[in-house]
Amino acid sequence: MRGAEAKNTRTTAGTGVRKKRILALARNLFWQKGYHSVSMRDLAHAYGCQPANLYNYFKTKESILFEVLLEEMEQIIQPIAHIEAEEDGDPVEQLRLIIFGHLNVTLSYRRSAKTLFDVALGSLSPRDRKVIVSMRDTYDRIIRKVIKRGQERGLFVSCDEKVAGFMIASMITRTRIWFHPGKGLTVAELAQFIFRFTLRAIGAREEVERAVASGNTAGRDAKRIRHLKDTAADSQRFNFPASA
Amino acid sequence: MRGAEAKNTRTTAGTGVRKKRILALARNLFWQKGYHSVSMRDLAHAYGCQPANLYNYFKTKESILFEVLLEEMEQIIQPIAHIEAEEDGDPVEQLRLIIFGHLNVTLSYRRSAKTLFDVALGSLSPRDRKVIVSMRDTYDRIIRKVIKRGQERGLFVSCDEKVAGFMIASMITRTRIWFHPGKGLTVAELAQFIFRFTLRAIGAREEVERAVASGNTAGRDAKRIRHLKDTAADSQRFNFPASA
DNA sequence: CATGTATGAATGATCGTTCATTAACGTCCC
DNA sequence: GGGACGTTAATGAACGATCATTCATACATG
Repeated sequence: MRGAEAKNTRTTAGTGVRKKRILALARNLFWQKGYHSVSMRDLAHAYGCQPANLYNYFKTKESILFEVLLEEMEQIIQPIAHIEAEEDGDPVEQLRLIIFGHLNVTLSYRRSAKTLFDVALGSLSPRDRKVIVSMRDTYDRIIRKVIKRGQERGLFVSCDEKVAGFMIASMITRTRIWFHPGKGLTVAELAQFIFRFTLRAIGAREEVERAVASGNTAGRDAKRIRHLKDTAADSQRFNFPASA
Repeated sequence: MRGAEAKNTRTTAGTGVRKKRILALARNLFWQKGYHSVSMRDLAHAYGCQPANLYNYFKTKESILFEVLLEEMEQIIQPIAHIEAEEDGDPVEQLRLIIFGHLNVTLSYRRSAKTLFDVALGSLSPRDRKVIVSMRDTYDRIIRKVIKRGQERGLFVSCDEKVAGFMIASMITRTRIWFHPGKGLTVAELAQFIFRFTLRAIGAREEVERAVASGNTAGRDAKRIRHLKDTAADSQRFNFPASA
């Protein structure tokens, strides 16, 4: 730790280049083959060294997983963290920001993919898992707040915003399974699809929807529609132990 | 194989009770801890025998996984297999059948859950994987056909039915991650939520939606609404290599 | 010399799987 | 009716492979 800078100037470049390169390789391998199916030998071979050398950079295999997941969650949360406190923002635009950002992080740099997140969470130490889960909770909190604000302004249909948030995150998360770049929609097109799909699902009026699609955000002051009550699902008693 | 009946009459009951019990235990363990995290010793301990005994019932560990996944896919597909050939059915009702059935299978008999399906598919032999994937493709084909029929009749908004099908399956599949029975919505309530969420998302008119919610299926002949064009996503050039 | 980087060998654990063996039981023949 | 026989069910020990990890050591460089 102490002489990290000195070491790196001496060889190639800035601070921790080697560690970052290993981390990038681990990220790709984990997403491709799953955490348990990637051995330290695999990772060492990808980096071009013996397994023992990896322990000069990481304490355990689990700590590598932790850093990979942490990096991912930061990329998702950082661009939308400001939304939670912005009470006066446009919910439709905020939703667009969340969906596009989340999908971009989800589908960038990856070819095939496993659902690393769900499975590997159990491999983390309780301490590390707490960190990741709390970041996921932050994401859930933000998207729910946006939905609720839209409902309160009559922009969206009234329904359980927790479950609705799960639905949105689920659609985005699972693109990892079926989406292949270059074979159909682009990532941007897919994001647009999910965005409009979601807007309709939460009952945004068609006028708002089309206005937003054409870049016009002035549809905010259009007349309200009558609320549709979800007979079964608008009970607020739903608890959320884990999410997407 | 030959004296299977003879053996079972001799001991406890019908054909293959022991194998079925092991299979049920394996299913629960796999979904709880993930395929790779369940050892043959774990399974043997749950059943109450030595690991070697399991090889009297299954050739390999992978064949157990295969039978578990096969059973699950059959439960999902069998109740909706007739839909594909029924050209004159009501798309809204068919969609309801698909969603309710799929969610019920997904959430029945399970407490906590991993995304076994995605991760474990790669552990199957190419031969076995082909079987499971082809069943998943059947599911995708059915749901897409229903969506497309609804669009052609003007019941649903015009959009890419393949991507829409992925969205629906994604929402259902991922309930495994966050849903906990007894802590909020019931499974039936959640199914109703997803059903209505989906109907709105694919642009089913509010009248149809409410008619269906109240059990009235006569809304089929109501007047059509103008189609909304998905500017980005209605291109039919999307390919589908894998799905939910 | 000290520190970062890397090696190769070794460790203990766990994994799926095989093998030889044994007990229990139904069937069939005498 | 009572052994011989074959199948099922189960055992305990063992095998080879792989796993994450450790350790002593070596080289290069500031």
